[in-house]
Amino acid sequence: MCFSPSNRYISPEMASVNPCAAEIAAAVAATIGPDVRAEDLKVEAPPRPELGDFAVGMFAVAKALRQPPPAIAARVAAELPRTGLVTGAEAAGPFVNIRVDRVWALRWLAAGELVPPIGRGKVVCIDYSSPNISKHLAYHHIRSTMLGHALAELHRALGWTVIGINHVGDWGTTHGMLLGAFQRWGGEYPTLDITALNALYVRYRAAIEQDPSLEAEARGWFKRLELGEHEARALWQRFRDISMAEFQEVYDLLGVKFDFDGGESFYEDKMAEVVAMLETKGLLEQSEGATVVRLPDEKNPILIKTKDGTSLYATRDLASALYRKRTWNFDRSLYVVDRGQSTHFRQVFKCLALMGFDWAAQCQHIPFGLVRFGGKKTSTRAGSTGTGDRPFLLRDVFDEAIEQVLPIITEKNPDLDAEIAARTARWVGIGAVVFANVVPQRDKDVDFDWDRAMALSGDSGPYLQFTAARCSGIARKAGSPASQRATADWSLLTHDAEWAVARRLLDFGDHVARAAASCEPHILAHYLLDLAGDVSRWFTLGNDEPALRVIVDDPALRAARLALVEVVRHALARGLQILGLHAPERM
RNA sequence: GGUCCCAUAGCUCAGUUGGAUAGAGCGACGGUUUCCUAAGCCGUAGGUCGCAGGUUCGAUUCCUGCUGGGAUCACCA
Repeated sequence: MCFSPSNRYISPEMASVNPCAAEIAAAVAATIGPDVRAEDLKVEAPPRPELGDFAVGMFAVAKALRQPPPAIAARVAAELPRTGLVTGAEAAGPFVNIRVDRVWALRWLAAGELVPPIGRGKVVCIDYSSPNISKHLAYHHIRSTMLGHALAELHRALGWTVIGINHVGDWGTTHGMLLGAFQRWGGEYPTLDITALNALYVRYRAAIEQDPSLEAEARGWFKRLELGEHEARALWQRFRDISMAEFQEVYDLLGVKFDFDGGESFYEDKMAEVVAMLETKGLLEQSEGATVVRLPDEKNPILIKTKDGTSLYATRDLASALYRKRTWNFDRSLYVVDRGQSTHFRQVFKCLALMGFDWAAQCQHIPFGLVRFGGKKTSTRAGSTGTGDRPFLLRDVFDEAIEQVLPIITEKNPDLDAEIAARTARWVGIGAVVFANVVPQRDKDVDFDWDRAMALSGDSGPYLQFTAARCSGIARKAGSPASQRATADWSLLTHDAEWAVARRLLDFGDHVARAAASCEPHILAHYLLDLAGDVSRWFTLGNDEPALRVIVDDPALRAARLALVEVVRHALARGLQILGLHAPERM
């Protein structure tokens, strides 16, 4: 048995992509006998490191062999060959705790990629951010934007081909209202920016309350838009351009990029075909003037056309799903949209299935909880948060966070170039806000709180960035620009704190794979916090014992430790990048 | 009322197909800077895992019911 950093044990279905875990599973399975496959074994970490490096429970095996788990564990511990990766095994009740050759593990870390390319050859479409035009990016847009971005990067890291889609809300009766509003009051807004557009929209909605006939007028405008009337189209295009330019500035701040930004309007000439397909399949029905499709186990039908004959949200999502399948032939198509639209997506996917598209099963709504305001602590500095007339903008939160961070950066790094200090403040401030939004489970509502959203200490983005910066600082101080990874003598890393870091690093790919599979970026976020904790504990040892510092006199030992620092720095930076944060060199 | 989501330390949250003594952060208290970044590290205190049943060798995890909170229920998106 020869351990090598290849991906020969890796398959998409495997629970673990940790190469050591895979090796151990194979060895344990071979020891138990022919009835057990390596894939059936769950290799995990023991609750405490003193117990061992890896643990395998014998529960599932016990059922198959009809023997009590502790008996099997005892036999495996005794018979498991101490060769290759495995250096020791001990039974602890139903568990077998295994120790591994640290040098082999470290060698793999230095040579291998942290994330195995288990998604190579597969395509995933991810629909995220997707704001409505003529409105600012409000604070709550951060969730779809950054969760979607993280999911895109997670899949990309695993080798998937990712199509990031910004499905902008640029179509529908709403935009008819905007045209109607501009027609009436446009002259009152000399600089037509996004604030003006939003004001026009709000004003029109208010006017509808007084005069319900305006609603019909808005429908009329949208009808003209759909018919391609020149004046309506030109105005609409202008509104769209203004909005997209505004969005782009915020996306640039966040480092978010899309592969396709055709919004709902992109599908206007693609809906007729979908409606025709529904017609051909005999799925269409008239109901209360509207055209609908009845769905199994659904209280309400899905609306295809209004009584005016105009298209609806669902019509466009059917057309876009079909377009995405035809254009990119995805293996997975994700919609990162808030939980309030669960019913809508369930209906759209059911409708696709009803149309006979088996790939409807590849479409998945990735819901997330709402951002709430009005928690008790949001009062003073929050200003108009949530309750006021003024929208609570994403930019406002970023500005506040950056403003808070900048003096800390300049204080701690007095010799730092002003421009770099400003950039670092931007990275750290925005990083704090972004991290606060990806660290909780997707499904949970988050109650906005200034202190929590901008936390700089504890389980926070800046803590991770700080740890990465410490790695950079050590490498900088050591003054060896060339990589140490290839030549390091790993056997010199004998301290448990060093091993704790290495052991944690082995799990990196596992967590990326799990986070992508379950569409839960917080799995990676929490992993990175654990990693940063291990690293910080290791670095702190050097405070009392200079011999444990990375930079020591012995050149071989220093090189080995620097190599581990290099892998850590790489892992932290990669993880942060996936979550949408930058890793500064200094902070 | 129907459907769906949530409930774990004072607060905010983790807890990987059911498995070893349920873990972090914040807040509180106490240590730690002649030490590669103290945005750090260590310690103390803090839990009937909402309630009641069920499944099993074993349930915070799976099932049912209940309580409490949230989302949603056709011509907006």
